[in-house]
Amino acid sequence: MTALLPPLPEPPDPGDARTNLTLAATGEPEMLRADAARNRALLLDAASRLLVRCGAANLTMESVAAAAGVGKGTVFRRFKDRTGLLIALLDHREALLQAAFLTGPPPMGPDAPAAERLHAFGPALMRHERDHHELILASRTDPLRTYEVPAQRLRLSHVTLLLRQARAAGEPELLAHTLLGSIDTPLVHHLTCERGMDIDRLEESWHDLLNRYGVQR
Amino acid sequence: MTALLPPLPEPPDPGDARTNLTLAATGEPEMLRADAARNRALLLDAASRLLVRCGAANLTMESVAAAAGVGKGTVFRRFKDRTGLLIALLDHREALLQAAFLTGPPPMGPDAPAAERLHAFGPALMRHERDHHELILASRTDPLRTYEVPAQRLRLSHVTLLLRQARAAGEPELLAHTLLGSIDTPLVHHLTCERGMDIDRLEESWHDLLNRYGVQR
DNA sequence: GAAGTAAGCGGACCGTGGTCCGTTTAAAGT
DNA sequence: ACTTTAAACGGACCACGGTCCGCTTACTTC
Repeated sequence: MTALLPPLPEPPDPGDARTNLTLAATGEPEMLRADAARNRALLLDAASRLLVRCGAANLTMESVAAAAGVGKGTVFRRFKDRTGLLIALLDHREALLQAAFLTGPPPMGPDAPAAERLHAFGPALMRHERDHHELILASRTDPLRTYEVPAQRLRLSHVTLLLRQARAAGEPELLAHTLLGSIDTPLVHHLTCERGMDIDRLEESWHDLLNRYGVQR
Repeated sequence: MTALLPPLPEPPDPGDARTNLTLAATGEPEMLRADAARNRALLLDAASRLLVRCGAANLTMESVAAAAGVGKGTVFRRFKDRTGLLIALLDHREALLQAAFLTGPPPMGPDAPAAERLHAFGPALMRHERDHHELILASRTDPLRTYEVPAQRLRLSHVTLLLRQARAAGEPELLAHTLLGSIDTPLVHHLTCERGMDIDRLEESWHDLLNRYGVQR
């Protein structure tokens, strides 16, 4: 195994309350048969290694299967399609971010007032997305699929909840979409890399947007 | 050397809207050889017909080539790739919308005050995108490619210009991105079709967002 | 109108995503 | 232990996107 990034054990562990968070994040822990669970871990590990070696663009399903020592069909059955594999890889790397805003210390964690958490969330998300932008961009093939990604849904409901708690003006869910859209990975990447915009300007705009909806720090 | 291809650099976006607009709108009309121009028209026509008959998902490059009576290579040379073909089809259908906000009557056209044009633009864009959502969604494969699509660039610079004219608060270009993002096709489709949200709520949210940045009708 | 040339053409060819189906195997029942 | 059964496996197979390269053809020049 030798986890590169997260010390988080992958095995499906139903019933444990603490893993319910990851459960919400991963969507379907899906009691797997022993061999299936083992192969799933092997595949994610192999994909991670290939990813750093060859980049997302050269990550083929067959190479992942070969590197994990399983058949090609196994990869597809487990992850449905290439995008599914990339999303699984991403979800796996979100543990840190999720921990930060679900159980971490202020200003992001639950011990800070909602307004403060909101203001802190944007910049943190931008940093996180910058760190994983290659994988994120590669996983955005079907534009509608985004709304089904567990991590995205978690962020959305988190922001929506905070907006409601902070008594933000307007419809919380719509505003949450607007907020998250304003710092969506492709946009941020385009503005910073292609248009040379400073990332501080984007953070500023996040705070500005919150302020205009009555969410003062 | 006969410059055939695109003068796409266009890095800075100075004030001159009109020249950029036509340029951005047409993309690359670019003097083609007679046979090439004829084949381009044949291909777009064939693709259009296949689109209504079989849907975007079943539109294969080979079938388009066959329906137009040309070789497969010709399709790729003209449109670069499948996404390029879809974008070309889309651009072709944007003529009406563009005419409406570039040269049409108030409240969208140039004879209305900027604030009014902005308020009218959102709902009109949403209607347009709903009418062509299948093609739009199918063309969104590469998330960064969106920012290169002529029609998108045109919309962005149009909204940016209007925001500047209307003395909107904040950075015009960033706000333009946020505004357009809040009614982006995939989002609108998700909210209305999957979540059962009423489209009026979305229009309302567009007006609200404008108002909060000081753009009153 | 002949010659020269660069763009255009077509279809064989390749790699990869995705499916299918006969075989294997983990686990639950007896 | 033996049977049963549904899940998992693997790799042959297919379709489609995209490339390549030798041939053709529209324009230019003289």
